Amino acid sequence: MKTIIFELFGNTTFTEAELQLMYSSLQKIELKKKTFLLRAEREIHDVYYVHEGCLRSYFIDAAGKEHILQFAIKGWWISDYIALFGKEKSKAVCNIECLKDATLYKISKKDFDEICKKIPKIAHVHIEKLEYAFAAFQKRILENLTLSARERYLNFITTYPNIEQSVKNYHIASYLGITTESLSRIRKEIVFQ
Amino acid sequence: MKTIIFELFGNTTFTEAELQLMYSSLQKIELKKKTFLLRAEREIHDVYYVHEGCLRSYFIDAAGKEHILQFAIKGWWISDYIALFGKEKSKAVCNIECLKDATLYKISKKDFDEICKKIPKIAHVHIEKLEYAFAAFQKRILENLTLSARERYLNFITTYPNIEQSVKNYHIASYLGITTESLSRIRKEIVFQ
DNA sequence: CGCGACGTTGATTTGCCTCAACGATTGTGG
DNA sequence: CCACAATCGTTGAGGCAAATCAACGTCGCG
Repeated sequence: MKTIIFELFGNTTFTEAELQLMYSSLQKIELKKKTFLLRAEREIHDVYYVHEGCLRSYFIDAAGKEHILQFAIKGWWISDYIALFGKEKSKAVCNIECLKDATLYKISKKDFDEICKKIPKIAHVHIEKLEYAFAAFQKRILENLTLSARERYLNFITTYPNIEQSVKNYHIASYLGITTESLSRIRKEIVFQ
Repeated sequence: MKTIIFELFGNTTFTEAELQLMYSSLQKIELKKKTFLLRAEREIHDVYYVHEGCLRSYFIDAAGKEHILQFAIKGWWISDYIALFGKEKSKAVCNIECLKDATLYKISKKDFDEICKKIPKIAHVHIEKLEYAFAAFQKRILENLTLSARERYLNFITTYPNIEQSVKNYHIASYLGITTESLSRIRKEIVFQ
């Protein structure tokens, strides 16, 4: 029990009661490749911690094209944050699919909020993580504005080598906002320097 | 004193000591149009609340082009969040310029963290705001991936009518990641439906 | 009034997309 | 374990949205 709590919430000292509170809010989930954790239009109340495996969250636009918002591998949290953290929405706008057999821990946002209120330490860890994500998002927006497709690809494979190995090229293309054909040509160029 | 605290941190009940702690961390700043609050490469430790006026934060890329990350009008907070919230950086990567004479309240991140630790209510308000920003960022990333320049412009002027009035067209173009010429053509098209 | 800042328009270029076809690789059932 | 199909990645031709480059009108301010 302690090991998984430490993995999710950081390795600090908690009281027995605190450990119990956190542990009782968690639910372990085993997920097979190609199955869905979430589909657009469904109700969404939970966030998921990835203990093992790989998932993607993506949006399907009006033209039916998929756009990957986020990958998640060991140590990451995933959900439809647009629906969960946005105001006045409880219906998911994204889909979440398993790309590699996964072990997850699910916790409802409601329970998580409770935990933040009852255990200040967790609230401060959460703030730290949100602030770091805040910076990362601004960086990603900036990169999308300033960099060419080629530069964004190089950036991606150096920043997320662990993800690159576990996903298909067309997923990377979708994350970068380009077509598989363009990515293929970019990769060809890079090989020849 | 109370009115400004309520404006910044929400209208809830605080003890005298809490009010005093918050108030003593704030510093009022008056800023003239075209002056800079921050320049890239400088040390950055603070966040700024906009009580009045309008500012922009922007990044200058390798080619010397400016890219606006954020506007801020009354009620918004602004800083170089990439440097302030990112890991291991204390030098700013962005510039912040005043676009309309402004009244700001400055608080150091260090003091803000202190306040979060000492006043749980503030920590939870902060979490709420960060989570909302999280959702908004994912939305912006998605929009940049899925929408055409024209759609993004229409989106911008309907979502931020207050900002649209107070900034130049070339600033909007820079925020949207397009050239002033393209924006001009888009605007012309829209007038003729 | 005159200058600089801002916005517009035109001609041309370009990076990436679309559509189509075809190899390469992976997976699966017999 | 092979055969075949599906999935994935590559290549080519042509098109388009937006960028670039250049010139010019207009507005506001010192």
